[in-house]
Parts: sequence; C-alpha cells; structure tokens
Amino acid sequence: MELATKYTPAEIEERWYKYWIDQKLFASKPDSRQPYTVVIPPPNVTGVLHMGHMLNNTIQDILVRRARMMGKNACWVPGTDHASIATEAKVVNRLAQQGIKKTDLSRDAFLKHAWDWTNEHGGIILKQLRKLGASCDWDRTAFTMDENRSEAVIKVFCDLYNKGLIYRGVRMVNWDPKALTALSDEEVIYKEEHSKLFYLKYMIAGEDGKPDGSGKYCIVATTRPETIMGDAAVCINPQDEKNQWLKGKKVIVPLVNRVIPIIEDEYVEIGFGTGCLKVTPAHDVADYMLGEKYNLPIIDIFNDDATISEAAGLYIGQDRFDVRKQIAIDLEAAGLMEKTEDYDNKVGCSERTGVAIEPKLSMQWFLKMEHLAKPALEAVMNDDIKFYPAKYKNTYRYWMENIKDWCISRQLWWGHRIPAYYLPQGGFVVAETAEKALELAKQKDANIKMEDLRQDSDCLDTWFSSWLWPISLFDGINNPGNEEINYYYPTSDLVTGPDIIFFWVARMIMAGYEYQGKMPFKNVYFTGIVRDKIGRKMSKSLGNSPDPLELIDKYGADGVRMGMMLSAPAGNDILFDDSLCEQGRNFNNKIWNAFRLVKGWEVADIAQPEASQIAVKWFDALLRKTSAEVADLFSKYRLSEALMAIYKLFWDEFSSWYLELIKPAYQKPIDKATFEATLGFFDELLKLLHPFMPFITEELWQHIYDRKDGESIMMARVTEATVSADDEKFITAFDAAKDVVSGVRTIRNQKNIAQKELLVLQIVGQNPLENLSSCIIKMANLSGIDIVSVKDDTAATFMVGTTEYSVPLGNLVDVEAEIRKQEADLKHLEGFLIGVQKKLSNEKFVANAPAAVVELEKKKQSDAESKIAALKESLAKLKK
RNA sequence: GGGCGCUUAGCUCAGCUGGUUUAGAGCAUCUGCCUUACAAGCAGAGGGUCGGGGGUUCGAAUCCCUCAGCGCCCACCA
Repeated sequence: MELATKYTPAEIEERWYKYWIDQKLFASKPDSRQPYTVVIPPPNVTGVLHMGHMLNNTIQDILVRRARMMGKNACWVPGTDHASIATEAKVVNRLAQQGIKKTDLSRDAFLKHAWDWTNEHGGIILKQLRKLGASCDWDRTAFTMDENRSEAVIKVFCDLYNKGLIYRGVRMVNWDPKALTALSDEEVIYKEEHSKLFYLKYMIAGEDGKPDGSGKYCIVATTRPETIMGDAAVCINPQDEKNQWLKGKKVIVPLVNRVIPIIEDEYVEIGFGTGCLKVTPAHDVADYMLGEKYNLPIIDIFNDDATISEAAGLYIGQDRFDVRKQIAIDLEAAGLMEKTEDYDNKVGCSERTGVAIEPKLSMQWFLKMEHLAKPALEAVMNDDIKFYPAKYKNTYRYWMENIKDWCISRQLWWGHRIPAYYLPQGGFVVAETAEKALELAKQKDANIKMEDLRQDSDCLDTWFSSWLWPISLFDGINNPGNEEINYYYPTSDLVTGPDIIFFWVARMIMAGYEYQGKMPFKNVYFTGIVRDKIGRKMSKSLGNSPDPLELIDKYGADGVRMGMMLSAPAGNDILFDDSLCEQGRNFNNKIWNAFRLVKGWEVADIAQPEASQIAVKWFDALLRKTSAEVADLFSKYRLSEALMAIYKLFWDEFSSWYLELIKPAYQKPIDKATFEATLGFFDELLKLLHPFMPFITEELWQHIYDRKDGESIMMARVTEATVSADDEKFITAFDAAKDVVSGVRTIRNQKNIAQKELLVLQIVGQNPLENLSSCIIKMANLSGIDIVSVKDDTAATFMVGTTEYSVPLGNLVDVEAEIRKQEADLKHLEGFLIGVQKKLSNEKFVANAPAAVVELEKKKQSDAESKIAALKESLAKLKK
C-alpha cells in the first residue's frame, strides 16, 4: 500500500462512519454482557452544533467507546428536545416574517407550523454529530414530543396530581412579557444594570384625601417609578426613629392622587433610601407578601405584554420603559420629584428572550418539591451518585435544601398540553385522555358531554419532559419493568454542563427515585464552558465561536476531538484555540507516518539484533505500565490526562525511542521477531487511542493485519495490563540509558558534530548499564563504549546518576567551556549537599523523620559527595 | 449580602491524606538540523523565591490564619 506523507482525514472518516453504521456496530440490545448506558443531553431540536456540543459529545463518545472496548454492552441513546419556549419563539418569528400573527391562528394551525418547522430543521444537529464520530445507537433516536415520551409525560403529570403533589393556584410568578408566559425561577437570570434611584414625594393626606395643607410629605426611593399606579401603601420600619411622625398617616400617590396608608413592618431596611418603601403588591414578590399580610388591594397595572393596563388610569397602553422616562419628566414638572441618583441593581431577565421579567400574579400549575427532593439529596450527598468534580455537591445541596415549588405551566402551545379538563359548572378533572376525563367528569355530573369539557390551554415546562429522559427512553413509564428498562437503567454516566444542574440533573434524580426507585445514573461528569483563548464565553453576538464543521473540515474529526480534550479537565472551562486542533492534527500525522515506516519494512528471516530484543522487552513493559495508568485515569474521569499519557507514549517513547532502536539500516530488512512484536505494539496503541481518535485508529488497525469483513477496532478488547517490579526496574534502567544517549547528543549539539559521525563513549570504572550497551551504542551512534581507568584529557563529560561519562573529542574540545560547565555543575551540587547536610545534622530531623526518609537523605548525601569528588578531580585535570 | 472554588514556567494545567536527588507535563520560546516515516518533522536548551504576609512542624506548593485579585452559584434592600 502506497501511503501519502500527509494524513488526509475527510475520505477516511466518511468511509469508516458508513462502515460502522452498515455493520450496526453502534446498535445495542440487552444481552448477557454488563450494560454501559449513556443518554445524550438532548439538544434543542432546531439547534445547530456549537463548540459546547462538540466538547460534551466528544467526552460521551470517548466514554462509550472505551466501555465498549472493555467488553461492555455500550448503549448511547441520542435524541432531541422540543425546547418549548425557544422553538415556539422561533416559529412565532418566522410567522411574523410572513405577516402572520400567532394570535390570528388556531392552536392546531399554529402547531402545524411548528411541526413543519421541526421536521424541516429538526435533527440537523444529530446529523452533525455523526461528523464528529459519535457512536450513538441511531435507531433509538428519540424526541421529547414523540408519542412514547408524550404519553409518559402525561402519565406522570396525572400520577403526581393524584398523589397530591401537583396543584393549581394564583401565585406571583416570573412573567416573560415577550414570550407571554410564566417561567420557573431557574429560567430567570439576574443581570447587573446601571439604573437610577428616583426619590418621589408622597404628600401627607388630609381628611378629604387632598394634601393636608401642611406641605409635608414623605420621600420614597424607587427604581421603578412607573409602578406607582399600583401602589397600595407606603411601608416604614416601626423602629425607624426618623419616620416615627408618619405612623398612622395617609399619603397621596404622586400624579395618581390616590390615598394610601402608611403601614409598618420590620421588613423595611431603615438605612436604605429614606426608609420608606412603596408597596406594589401586584408587581413585586416582597410587596405581594406585605400585601397579603396587611390585606392591601392588588392593582395590576400591566397587560401581559408589559404595557400599562386600564387599571393604572394613566399612560394606558404605553410600554413600561417608555413610561419610566415619561413619568420622571411628569413628576419633575409636578414638583413631586425630590432627586435622582445613579444606582446599580440586578434585574431579572428571561433566560430565553432576554427581556426583563415582570413579577405577575397569575393562575399556574405547581409541583411540590419537598417530597421529591429528599431522596435525591441523599443520593448525591452519600455518593451513591458521584459528581465529577465533587465541588458541585455543595451547589446541589444548597439548592435542594432550599427548594421551592416548581411552576410547571407555560402559556405556550408548543409542548405537552396539560391534561386538565374544566367543567362548565366550574372545577376540573385531570386524566390521561379526554375519554378518561369524561368518565371522571360524569361522576360529578352525569349529564356532562365531551364537548362540554374544555382542556387547559397551557402546556408544560420543557424540563417536565426531559426530567424523565433516562426512564422514558427505555419506556419505563408507560411499560414499567420491561426488559430494556431493567437492563439499561440506571444509566452509567451523564455528561452535561453545570449550568443545567438544577434544570435537569437534579430533577432527573428526583424522577429517577420517584418512578424507578433508583438513581438515573451513577456518575455525573460536569464539563466546563468552552471559551475563546482570551477567556470570553463563546457567543453568536461576539462572533468568537468557530463553526465546528469547518474545524472538522480543516483538522479532521480526530484532530478536533483531540484539540477539545487536550485541555478539558472535568468542570474546568476550556480556553479553546484552533492551535489545539492543530496539535491534534499533527498527532494524527505522526501516527500516520509511524505506520508508513513500519509497513514499509521488508521482513526477512534473519537474527534479531540485541538492541531490538532489548527494545521489545522495554516497550512491552512500558506499554503495559501506561495502559494501567490510562485505566486508572479513566476510572477517575481524568480524560485529558489519559489522552496525554497515550500521546507521550506514542510520540516520545514509541516513535522517538522504540522505532529508532529497531529501525533497520537503510534499505535493509527487519527480522521477523521484531517486526511481529512491533505490529502487536501498534495494535495495542491504536486500541488505547481509539476512544479519543476513532477514525484514524480504525483505518490503520484495519491495515496492520488482514482483518475479516465486519471486524472493527471498535469491538476489539483493550487488555487489562499489569506491571511487575522487574518491569519497573527495567524501565528505570532504560531511562538512565536514554539519559546517557541524550548526554552524547548534547555534546554533539554543542560541538556541532554530525549525528552520522561515530564517537566513543568512555566510562571510568564500571558500566552500570552494561546490559543496555547495544541500545546506547545504536542511539548515540557510537563506535563503542570503553571502560577506562583514567578518562581522556580532551573529553567532554556529563553525569548520569553517579556515573561519569566522557566523550573524547581531541582538538575539538573547548577547555574553557568545559571548565565553566563543570564549575556550574559543581556549584549546584555543593548547594544541594549543604541543604542535605543541614537536614541530617538537625537532631530533631534524624529523631522524628521516618527511617526511610532519613535513609534517603543519607543516600542523597553520599551520591552528591561522590559526584562532587569526581567533578573536582576532572576540573583539576582540565586546569593543569 | 451569603456560600463555594481558584491563584504553580509566556499560555493551559498536574502535583495538595506534608518528606522519592533544592517543583512536573503539553504547548509556546531559543539553538542546530530539509538525517532515506514524518519540517504537520528531528536533536538539544533555557524558563518558576508554587498570589502577598504570618503561623504549625525536624520538614510546607501541600495543613491553619490573614490580606489581595479572579471566577461561579444562591438571595424579596426597594
């Protein structure tokens, strides 16, 4: 086979992905093997692949492929999320472009548009994942709104309702005035905002509801003057000395001219603003509570889209932010504005639409969380479910311990419609189907007919379907105890971002215990956020996010995968840079060329050189050692380190040392024993590498030996390696030999001696690496190693361990330079020795430190002393 | 305002149940090489008083206190 000097991934990747699919290697069915299950965090159905997905799915694929090669029955289930609010927003936008308003459409007509959109754009992201090499069982591809999943959601809703955990009620919720829906607390993000604090004058009212004529007033500081139309009281702290005079008085709301009472509550901070708080029960959560406590009227001054409502009496129909500007002018004009101050505060915004949320009283459905949270909290705290990194346990615990009821209804159409049916005479029933609802309704009123029932128009929060994902993918809700759920559940690892720890992870754990009585997964790997190289979050608006598919085109999927993994410890953000992918691509090329070298050799029936024999023994030991390290790193989810270990093994040890050692002379054949061993090593290396770089490893693995049709590295087993003490010793000795070779190379470098020029190496006394001489001779290109009693006068020297090596250089040696070098070494050693001696002369150290530590220090001392002696002798000679 | 975490070579990070030759890796940098697998390469080299200060200890990057800077999460000070 003729191979190009450069690896070109595109054709190879496409070919092997097709092969894997054709051979059904990603498919999983329950069998006698141990299962290894991963469910994908379902991306938004209309989403496009971004760098976060790349990282997340690369990690999942690595774990899944590794598990498969460990002999487990690996099953990675893909799918998408309907993303209620995000998708509905997109559909509304598209309709708007066509001049169609949502409100002009019937629910069914709108849903048809939404499904069209979904079918058109849906699943693009899953196709993109194939480019990355994701080994998902595509036959299992699911959607949170497909029939199975929908049925499960409705069933769970009814069940929780029947258990008394779901209730309906009027509460203050987070209202998104753009999407026109309620949001859960988790969907609100707080943004720092530079705003103004307005100081408004509330005149003291007389009996007639007009200013009492004294000209006195109280001042209220607020960031939201536009809400004064909803004011129901002014509240002071009863302990507040400066405001005592207000007690029992009534004041007049500026511009509105409505009379409201002064009330007293400890809640008010005496030190903030003027100590007077305006209370607007309809538009602030805290104010609502005050309103309830003191029985204040609720004046809702906003329409659903946050324009001013009729109830306000002023500014009707105008936008809240326009009114804020206008009312400031009007207050000023009326002399009712004391002053304004710059003020920084945090404003809650909708996670999806970005607009400032409006606290709003409305009728919503809620899920009680306390009962669900308890087992879910315990499971994580006692490590039944492990978090990587563990620091997220704290975050999780805090949330779980302070959990609030979950607002699960959304005023949207795209989603699972709430299965509650209202009766004409009031009241409602909850049932899985309209038919069952009718039955229930008839128990209340025998005459009721189907057309009398009106189903709740709201749909459920997206997360109310995704929290069932690990169960619903195996049909565990609709068909409890079926073969698949019994086999695949609990799943093994979940890979996701910490940003959805509450939205999704926590809730899946709750659902897992509630509906399966078991955890949904055993380990959670939290990825970091992908940032650009200067640490900014990647975002569309900054334009700093590379297109993943372009990256794959440029560097190959394997190269990009490696680039992602090189710097991605669990939970740490990764600072992504194209150069990481370049490093990945370069590594591919290295592997490719190593393969070209090996496969280019002619094999002959000749004796195995000694150096090759040693090299094989050494690399065999090192390979097993690294393999064991990699297994250990995988068990700790330290994937980047595992990759780095393999990278160094392949590049530094295998390519730079092993292959150079066994490489036959130009156009000479290689012996069979070495060749066979080398192919075996290559095979093992490819297997170690395969989870990280699936494509190139498959391509080369197929070419190492003749493989049968249908065979794949994907299904090859990684051998569980062990290392003996002898192996360790041999590896250490070999490292010393490498140091000797480096020592000679350094001399070549300094003296400008070409590699092809033969040199002699002298050792004074005895050669501690006698058995490795053949390797040293080959790698350092020596004519031989001489044991001498006195070293050559004109030699460059270096030390490895306690042995002095020298290379005679004749007139090439620069005596002055040699003296400088040796003196520097001497100085360093003497400094080192002083440190050691200090320790050893410290009686407390000798008395308290463990014997082994003291012994070690003694050895350091004697080693240093002998080195110093050798150096001094050498220097004396040079200087004479 | 509360909580958690981070600060080690130019960059990204290991090391942190205290002691394996006065701190390691990858990348980047510098020097020399187009050597017949690979210049997307080969060989070699330089680079850190482990954020500052204090303490515990025979011994601290590692444990404790404190200060500074950064990040994240939570929270009804308008």
